Amino acid sequence: MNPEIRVRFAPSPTGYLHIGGARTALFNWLFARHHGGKFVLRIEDTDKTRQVEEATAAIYEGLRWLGLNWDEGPHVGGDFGPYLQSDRTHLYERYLKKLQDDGHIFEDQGALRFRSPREHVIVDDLVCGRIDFDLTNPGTHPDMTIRRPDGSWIFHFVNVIDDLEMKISHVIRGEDHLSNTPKHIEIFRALGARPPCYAHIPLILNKDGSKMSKRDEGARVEYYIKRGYLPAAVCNYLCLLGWSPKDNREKIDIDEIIRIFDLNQVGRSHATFDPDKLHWLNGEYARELSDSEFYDLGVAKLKSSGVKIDNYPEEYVRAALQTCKGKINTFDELPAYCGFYFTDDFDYNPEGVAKHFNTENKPLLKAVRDAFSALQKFDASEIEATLKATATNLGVRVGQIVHPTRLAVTGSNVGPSLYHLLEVLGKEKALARIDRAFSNF
RNA sequence: GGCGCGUUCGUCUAGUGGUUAGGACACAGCCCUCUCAAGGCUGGUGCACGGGUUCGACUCCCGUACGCGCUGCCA
Repeated sequence: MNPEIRVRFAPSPTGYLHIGGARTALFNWLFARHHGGKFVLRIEDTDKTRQVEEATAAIYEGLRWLGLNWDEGPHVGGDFGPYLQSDRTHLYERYLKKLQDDGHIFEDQGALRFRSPREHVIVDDLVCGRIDFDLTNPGTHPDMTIRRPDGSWIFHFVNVIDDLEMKISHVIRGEDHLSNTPKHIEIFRALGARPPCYAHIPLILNKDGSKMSKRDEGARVEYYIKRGYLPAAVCNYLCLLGWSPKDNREKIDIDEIIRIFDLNQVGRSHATFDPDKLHWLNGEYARELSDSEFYDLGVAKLKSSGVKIDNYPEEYVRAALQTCKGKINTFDELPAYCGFYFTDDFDYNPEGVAKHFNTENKPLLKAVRDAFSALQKFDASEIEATLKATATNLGVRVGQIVHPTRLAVTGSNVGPSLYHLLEVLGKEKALARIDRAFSNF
């Protein structure tokens, strides 16, 4: 559609992918995909990091997990590489020379500074609108350093050179860079180049209004990977932070977002990250998973959290997980939810015991046991019919026998459908667990 | 301190001069129901404040407050 559109995500190798960075990457990616342009990944390791590969691994992993594939960058190459700043020093030297020749640079105790033209700089931001920065006062806007005495480069300079060299058409980045933009424009102009278009997107804040920092739980994409979130849900949620389809939709497929996304729907005010809403949205996506997707994800989570499922036939595990589908929002909740399928040695919920394992209920549970033992076919519909008939015979509501039974066979007050869970467990195990429960009355 | 940006329910947001200020999450209640979810219904809470402009301001202008960002030889 428009190959001239080139955007980039330019993280520094910190060892993790920040959720705010992921959102910035996402908006860049959406913009590129919407316009049929290119999404470039560039690592800003201004040569102070040796182990770039290790430190960038989490960034690559996070982006891939979110599905934000880059058209140019590390691993995939491209016509404007290399894509690691530490490999681009020759370029910076060349541009520095040019600036020096034109008298824009002066030395200050060994460091090199860019001499500001001392003018007003207008930033026409695609999100923030037109902003007039007055840079005429050296006292408030000192000349920026672009290279340290040890020869290493400062962000402002290399960032501009790379955007220029890589033919970046739109710089979409966090609002924390808004005040830096006029300085960047000054360098572009000193080089005789036209600056790219800018779009500064609002920051993501914590509950308490502070900037989300790496120390905050949930500030890293890694956290959501580990906790069993679905990438599609996280992406969708991130889109809703600072961007709106303006038609009250919340759950929107990424393809649809690509179709309708544009910078003019991006808001200007900061957004607070709301884990509850993400949790809800993840549940929406989890409920739509196919049976086999749910099974694969469920098995992975059970294994990684130490639930021993290897001793059970695949069909048993499959049936067990099937009873959990639609019930959980994140896979993190799964082990606690269905662990009873995979061990006979579970504790009973104390509140449940107090409420349901009492002398009044004991004969009721006994009746259930007898009714079950008489069953030839131990499937959900038979079990349901039996429980209902038993309740009728005893003159109680079915709930009154369901609760003690559930507690007896799962140890919990909540869980999958009792009828279906009993079918999966099987008659033998169900009877044994009921028998075991009697000693707790 | 200076400069910049922002401010609609607790949170994410719709809204661009006249709306009963809409939706979603969360919360509460009810329905459904074998529990929990899901689903359905109902409810409460919001335009930061003060001046203007206007017949009329959440919407426009100015100021104040508060928040955030930049102000590095961090990115």
